[in-house]
Amino acid sequence: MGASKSHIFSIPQNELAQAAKVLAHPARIAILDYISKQENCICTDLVDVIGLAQPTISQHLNEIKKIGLLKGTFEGKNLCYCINKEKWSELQYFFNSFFSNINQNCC
Amino acid sequence: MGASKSHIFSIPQNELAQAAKVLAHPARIAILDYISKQENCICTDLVDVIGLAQPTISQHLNEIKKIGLLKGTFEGKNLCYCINKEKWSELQYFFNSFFSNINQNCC
DNA sequence: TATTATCATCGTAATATTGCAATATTATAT
DNA sequence: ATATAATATTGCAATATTACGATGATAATA
Repeated sequence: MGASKSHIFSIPQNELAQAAKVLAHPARIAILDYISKQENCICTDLVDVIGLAQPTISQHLNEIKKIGLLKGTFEGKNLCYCINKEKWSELQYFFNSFFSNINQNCC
Repeated sequence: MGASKSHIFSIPQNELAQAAKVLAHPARIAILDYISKQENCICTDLVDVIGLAQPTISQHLNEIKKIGLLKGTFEGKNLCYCINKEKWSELQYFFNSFFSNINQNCC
């Protein structure tokens, strides 16, 4: 095997796992850290900031885009994008709900 | 290649990514969901609850243990463990801080 | 139109993850 | 001590991820 048996889990469980997967790489954390601290849109390349090759950055950006965490224009020269605040807040709430859901009294 | 270039990122970035990686699989979310909703320690096997083979569950539990998210006894017959609340809260705070750190006004 | 700059895609190699059968280990009960 | 039940470990196959060189596409500028 090797492929996740996602069909045996609930939709929220899969969604949270999917979101966590995007955060499960330091390069993507670094990218999000950087973008979220900017005052304006990113219109320069992240390659110098992060320190990975351009195709690698492009791949990571794609993972982040896929869950809707970025908005802006993505084609051609001079990208211009920033954090999608709605999705960002949604994820914040999602993770927070997961961690808040605890009901233990032992050990 | 294929290995993460973790050395080029900061310690907090690597730590958050590491934590996210544990949450980046629906089986582990399901396991944590289940354990965190129990009143007491888990002393039965999760195999029936989750629906994966016993070695697979054991592997996933190990990933969760490795970042200190479980406490209790882990050897031999009749495991007895539960969520490590301190670590749980630490992660909650860690993720929340990451998401709170946003400073954007565009797009 | 040709050049340049910037980002995307393709192809591929290295490594990691997922899942399970088989087997080993551990603890308890008989 | 032996049997039983529960979890861990090993080994392996399938798949996914990470990374980058080479190449392609796009848009602004000379």
